[in-house]
Amino acid sequence: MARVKKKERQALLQKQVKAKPFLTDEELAGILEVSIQTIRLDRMELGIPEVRERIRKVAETAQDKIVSMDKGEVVGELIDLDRGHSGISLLRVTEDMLFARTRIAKGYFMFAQANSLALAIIDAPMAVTGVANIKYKTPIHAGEMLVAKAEIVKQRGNKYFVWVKTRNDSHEVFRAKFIVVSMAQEN
Amino acid sequence: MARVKKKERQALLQKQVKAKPFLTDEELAGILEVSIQTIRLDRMELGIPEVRERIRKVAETAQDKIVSMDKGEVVGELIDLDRGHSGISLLRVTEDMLFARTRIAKGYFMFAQANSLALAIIDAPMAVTGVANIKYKTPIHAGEMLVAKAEIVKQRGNKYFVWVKTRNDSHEVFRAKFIVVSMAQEN
DNA sequence: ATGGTGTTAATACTAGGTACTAAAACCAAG
DNA sequence: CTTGGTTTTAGTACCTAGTATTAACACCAT
Repeated sequence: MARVKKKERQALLQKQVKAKPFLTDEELAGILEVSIQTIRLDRMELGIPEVRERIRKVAETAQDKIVSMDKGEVVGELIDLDRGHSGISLLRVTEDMLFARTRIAKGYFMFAQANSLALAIIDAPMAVTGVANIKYKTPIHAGEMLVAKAEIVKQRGNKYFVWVKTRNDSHEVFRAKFIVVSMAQEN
Repeated sequence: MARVKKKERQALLQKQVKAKPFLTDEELAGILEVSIQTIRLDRMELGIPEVRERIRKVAETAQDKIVSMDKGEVVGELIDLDRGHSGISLLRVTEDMLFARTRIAKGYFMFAQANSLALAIIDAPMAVTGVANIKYKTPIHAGEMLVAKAEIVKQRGNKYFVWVKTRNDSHEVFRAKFIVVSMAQEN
């Protein structure tokens, strides 16, 4: 990497740091062919925090996704979650969810959205679906935005009865009842 | 947090670190009411790396894998198909089908396998799932080979009643009844 | 040659450790 | 009660990847 003017170097620095937040000042100094001190002045001017802060930030946002487990593991986007009671998730229907021939969405995407939402609202570390009753009311097409609302309607022991209703912008298109079993013990 | 015996303390330490990888030795020492040195000895015995390593690891594994269900038309491999009557499909359970935390397969993969098989055996150009009744009997783990057998048990007008039974090598693990609607002119 | 900007160097200090040695504290059996 | 072993704490030197600050040098233009 050839040596360049200050402005250009700072732009490169920002790009590097964004792409690889794990680089230390020393490594960056090597890459940009300037001294460590120059890197530090640049970081100060640009308001870039030190390596350990950068790593920390990446880890924290990563943890958010895992801790609420649910985020990474849910099909659809969780937009509201009242753990133990209810939740709402969004799923935009894209081309790759369709049957090529009929251009109708494959039913298991709606199932997956509803099922993962049902599991997410259960306030228990381990839960599996025991039983599901599904009703598809309308075929779904590409571009539709599916809003699934889930609600725990009953709890008996470790069995949760969850109802999920999914709408597009005009109708209810799908409905599901799940019995979710929480398994208290770790294996 | 009251002071406890070594073994117990080490167990607590492991739990703490797992739950909150960001805690420093000093903070852990405060929580467990022992000295920093004790925490360090414990970490050494248990092979727990220092805070910065732990944070780094969390950040690195943040490489998110997005849940993408198969793009093919059928989830699983169709190995036998008697159109209008029955069919069999295989699905090998892989790592990416599991919940990270519990290492149990996400239920909608079994659903997807069964549902797509049910649609495949209908001898009609366009068919959609109307209703599904699902029962999960056993949690599924990585490496298992799921064999789904589907059979049309009844037909009334444009409605097909399909039963699917899924086994691993030892038990029936899943069972589904679908009502599939073929749409010649409807909708 | 004199400034001004840009760059590098050097020093003191910090957090959160590792690696090691040594001294206490505790508990259990002879 | 004393002796020995485990457990816990203390202390030191050293490490990385910095912050904060001061000083010196390099270069380019007026």
